[in-house]
Amino acid sequence: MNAPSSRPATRQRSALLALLEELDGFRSAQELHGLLAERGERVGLATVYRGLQCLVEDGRVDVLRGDDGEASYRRCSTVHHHHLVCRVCGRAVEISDPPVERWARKVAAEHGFADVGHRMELFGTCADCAG
Amino acid sequence: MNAPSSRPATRQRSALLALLEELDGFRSAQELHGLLAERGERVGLATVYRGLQCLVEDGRVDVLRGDDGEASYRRCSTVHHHHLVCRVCGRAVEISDPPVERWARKVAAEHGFADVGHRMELFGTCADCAG
DNA sequence: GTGAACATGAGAACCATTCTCACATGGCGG
DNA sequence: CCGCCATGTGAGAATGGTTCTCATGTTCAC
Repeated sequence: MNAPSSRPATRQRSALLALLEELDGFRSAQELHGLLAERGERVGLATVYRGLQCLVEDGRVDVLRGDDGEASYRRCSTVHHHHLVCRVCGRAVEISDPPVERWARKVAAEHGFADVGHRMELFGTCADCAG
Repeated sequence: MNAPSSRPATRQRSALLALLEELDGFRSAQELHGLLAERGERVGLATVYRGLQCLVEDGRVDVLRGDDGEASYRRCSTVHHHHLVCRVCGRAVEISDPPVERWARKVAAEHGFADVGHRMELFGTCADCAG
């Protein structure tokens, strides 16, 4: 129940996934690359990007674009959800909201839009970072 | 009621703002630069970026980050709102949703987050582009 | 074990955006 | 109306995240 991907399991991919499993916040590709290096896992930056791409395609990792355009990644459940993210440490809580989903479809229909999708994130300062 | 900015009104800035007033969709800085060139307004790309920055700071223009990280801009009202954006042509409708605002604050509080903000956009295919 | 298919990594390439700096311009004081 | 100077402008260089290239190393099915 853990590998819907048909790609070879290499040392690098395992290390990346293991790292992501341990983190509960969004991290940039460069941060992840640095963290892997810190624990002695030598993985090329390009490989980190490729691994993340695959995980995102498989729906096992979520991407978030910061205001500066830099992408951050986080291991996530595969069901539809949104995030409540700490602006300071990147920690995130998954949240779901059926009412918003319904509302989104209704509003879009009212304006003649089809194929409706949506994106939503909440930002704040988590309890630890506020202290 | 049209110029809360204290910056000099130059030919370039006027042209940029005039262009934005005529468009009803999100456009990238490069696209705007190209559109200005098409109408014979020679404005440097750097100037377009600077002008957009000022307008964003003044709250007169909204920014949207595409999945590829490229920023798009659109003339908008200054009150808080969200967007329903056409994936094909970039046309956007401003929408507001008080229930979501309230819900966001509640969810954040439940998880111990302070200073709550949120971001939300709806995407779809507008009637014209669906035809 | 072998080979074809695929992953890796170092560095180059890309590209949106920002910076630099010499020059032009606008708007105010006289 | 004139000149000064703070500020805007533009061409091109620099930046920085991300992707591409390609020679080499690994994986997995048979």
